[in-house]
Amino acid sequence: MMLFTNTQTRKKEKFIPLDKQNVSMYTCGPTVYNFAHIGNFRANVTYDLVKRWLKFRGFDVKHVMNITDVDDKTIRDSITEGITLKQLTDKYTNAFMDDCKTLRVIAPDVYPRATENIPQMINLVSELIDKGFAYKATDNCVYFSISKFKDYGKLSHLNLSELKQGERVANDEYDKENISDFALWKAWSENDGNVKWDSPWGPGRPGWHLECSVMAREFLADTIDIHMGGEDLIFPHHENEIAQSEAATGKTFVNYWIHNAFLLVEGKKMSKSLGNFFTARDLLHKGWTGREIRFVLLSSHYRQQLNFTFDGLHAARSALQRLDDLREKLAAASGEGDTCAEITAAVNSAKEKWIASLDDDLNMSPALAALFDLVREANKFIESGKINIASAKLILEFLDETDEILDVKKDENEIPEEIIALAKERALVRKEKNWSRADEIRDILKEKGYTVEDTPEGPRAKKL
RNA sequence: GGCGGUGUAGCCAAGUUGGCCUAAGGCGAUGGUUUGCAAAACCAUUAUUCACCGGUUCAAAUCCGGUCGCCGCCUCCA
Repeated sequence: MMLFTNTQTRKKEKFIPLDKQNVSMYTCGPTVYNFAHIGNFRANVTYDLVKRWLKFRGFDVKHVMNITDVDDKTIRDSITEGITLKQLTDKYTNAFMDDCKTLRVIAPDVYPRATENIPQMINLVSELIDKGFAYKATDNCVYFSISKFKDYGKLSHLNLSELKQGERVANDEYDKENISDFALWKAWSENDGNVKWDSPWGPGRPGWHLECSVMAREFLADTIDIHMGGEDLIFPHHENEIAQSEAATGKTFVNYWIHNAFLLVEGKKMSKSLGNFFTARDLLHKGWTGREIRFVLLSSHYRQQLNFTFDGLHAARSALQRLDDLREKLAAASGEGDTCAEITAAVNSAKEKWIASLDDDLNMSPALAALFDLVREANKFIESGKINIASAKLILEFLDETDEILDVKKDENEIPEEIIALAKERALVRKEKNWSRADEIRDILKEKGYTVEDTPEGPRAKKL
């Protein structure tokens, strides 16, 4: 039985999909006007975690994630850079997908772009006008009238009459009937350059909230199982999605709303002025690897604010190193025979705790505790000579099982011939007890970025 | 002001429907075993205590009351 915390009820709920086998999942994707930052990737890694766990538990998941490729910022930057909107958004869409690959995030099944679904968006706006939920204002924009939708606020639990209104909103949008009405269709203005589509209400472009309602309906269904996003999207974005979708269909839009908490960097909200703003690329350039970043993002609970630090990255590096080392030792195990009962019991107990923890709203800390408890025990078994091929295989299978979720296994690191040759030479001179030459070779290897460990099975070169 | 989260060891972080908590796990640190020296690994130590004050109880990190701190949303934002 799986539990998820549903933002709408604010409770952990048993997960029961509409269909026994197939789960529909929609996640809010990036606005592609720049490289995505590490906070964006926390969200994406969380989506990935949920999806992987659902799959591990036997569900088939259809995952849709939109690409917002038209909004104020994309238009503004394409004009500034003197390129077309499409040139700009293609560039950053590709960059985003590359970064996802680096962080080992499984790509969604469908990646619809907003600009490729304009007709469907126009249809939804028409439908909302016909049903009396939307109106065209004197500024030629179409707004959703929240006073017509009685459930408005049910997700964020905000009472609109108590909202402290931002001054900017009050000044800008004086054509709306109600200050909190939001745009479904934005009329073209000079700032938009040549970015516009024809519509029954004149040239313009869709509002941001609209695209998710349309794409979820278009590529999944009127009612979907899971919708995810960062907690900052709860209001107004997700609230508005509910209003649009449910006003149009008369059906529940989403059964389980799952939101990940914000990410801080070195204790502060990321901002360029504080110098703590990092894209995934920035971290890669500093020498961190995708799996290390992924592990940091994954290793604390998704609903808990995460403080991203370089200490944390170091800790991740060491922890992963430990997993790598255990794998290598297990792979080198020898000895025939069956697995011993003690090892079987340890593996089973770890597996049980692993599954129970992740089933409980993806509680990663105790799940990792189970994994690392087993690592320690496995090392003890190796140390005491209790390991044979069969039991090593049993442990490795469990490690692989956890890696279906974590996906932090080391890349096959092809050690260059040169390094292997040096390591072999060192093994030879060590037999001759030529320690000075052995140390010299170790220094040479270190300069080339490798370290060598002397194990009973022979030397082992590792990339530093 | 409204809504929500949070405060556990040097750092990160579970536990918060009260008692297997004499408080998981990771990183770091110190000592030991091992090693030609290392590395890795193992062993031991590293919170008499869970922001603070008071209360309930046979029993509280966990419940109740109060105080203080930090963070997010209410405006584009993962």
